[in-house]
Amino acid sequence: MSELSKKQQIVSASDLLFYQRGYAATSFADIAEAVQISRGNFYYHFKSKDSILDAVISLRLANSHKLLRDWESCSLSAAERIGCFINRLLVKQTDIMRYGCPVATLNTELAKLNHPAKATASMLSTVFRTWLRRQFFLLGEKSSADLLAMHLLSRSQGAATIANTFGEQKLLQQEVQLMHDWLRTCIKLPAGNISTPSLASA
Amino acid sequence: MSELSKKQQIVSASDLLFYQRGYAATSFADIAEAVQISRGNFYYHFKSKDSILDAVISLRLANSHKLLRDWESCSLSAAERIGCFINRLLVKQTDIMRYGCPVATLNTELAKLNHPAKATASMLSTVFRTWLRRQFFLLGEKSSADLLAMHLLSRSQGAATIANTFGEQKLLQQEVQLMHDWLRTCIKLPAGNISTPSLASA
DNA sequence: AGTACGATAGGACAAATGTCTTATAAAGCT
DNA sequence: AGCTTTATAAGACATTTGTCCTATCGTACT
Repeated sequence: MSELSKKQQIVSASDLLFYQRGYAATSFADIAEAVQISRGNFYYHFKSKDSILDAVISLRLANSHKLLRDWESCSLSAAERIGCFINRLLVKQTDIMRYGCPVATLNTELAKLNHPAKATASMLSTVFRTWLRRQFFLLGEKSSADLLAMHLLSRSQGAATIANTFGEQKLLQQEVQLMHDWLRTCIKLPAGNISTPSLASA
Repeated sequence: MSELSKKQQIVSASDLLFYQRGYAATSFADIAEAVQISRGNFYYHFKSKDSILDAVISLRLANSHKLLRDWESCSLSAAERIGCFINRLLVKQTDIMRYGCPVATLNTELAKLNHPAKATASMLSTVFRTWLRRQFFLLGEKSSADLLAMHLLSRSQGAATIANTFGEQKLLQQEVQLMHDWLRTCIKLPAGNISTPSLASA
């Protein structure tokens, strides 16, 4: 009945703990307790703490790809798909207010630590950047697709940050609304109901 | 000729190290090396590491207040003062790209650590929020001053985050430009040269 | 010169951390 | 059953951490 192998359990528990407490602040003892495993026994599955981080980043990359693929297979317009991206802030609002944006906080922590995995971790942001860029491209914004993508990425990370700092849900919701408004005006569609589709999780 | 007392030296060295490496990742040994002091001797000046953090936050609060006061004593219009706030991202761009936004990164780290000083640290953001709110209020945006202030704060922190993640100066500069554009349109001034004033540091 | 006090060095200390080794248990195969 | 491989436990190890204690240095004041 154990759906996940112990190795996978370690990775997903670490994924959560790295998000909640940060990478450096999460010790082997913490993970050991979460997975119910002996502390010294990690080295059967992983050769170092860094290699666990690598596995966690790989998992997050896979999850992100899956998320974006799902949004593309839902027969939505490109504008609606971008709306899904924006709404993700609401879907995850509880976690975001407690722990911030998972992508951004890992990146900044690894940047400060000068950690070798920083480059791989930044791929997580690149995935969203590339995906958003393609959506804007499909909307006809050929020349400024990357700028628009980065602008939206920037605003979503900023919204997550201030919500985390001030602990006010309303701030996050306001910023989400402003992003929807911005999207509507910037792609010259007068009044589509972009904000409605799919608050679906995953 | 020692302009600063040893205690002040400890605080300002910690200020820098906490920014560059993060609070938890900075050890007494690191600070000791920077200030050329014996490690065990901190407790003559501070009773714990947390109390150093408190002193650092106080210092940052004082510096922020001074910065904002300077901008107000420069006989600039409220719009120009907001422009100074936006331009701060450019003044500090080298550090921001390496270590992120000092205010945001400390807040998110303390949030993850569930650190008692989190509340005090968030005051740093509140200072800017309040100041920006007043500027927008002076511009006649009586009812939406706080919303505009938070929006700008959000965007500036988002810009810092993506610049730090991707390490691309151009991203930061683009976002700064967009913020100036937004400011110009949102306060209904047709074409003032808001972006010029005072790239002055401090 | 002698005393008092502020400042600093040096090291002790327990706890925690990442790492590694060895022994044992469990499971699969012949 | 016996053997082999996989998985787990338990603990040793050196290092680092924050904290605390004690001795010493230097300066100021009498």
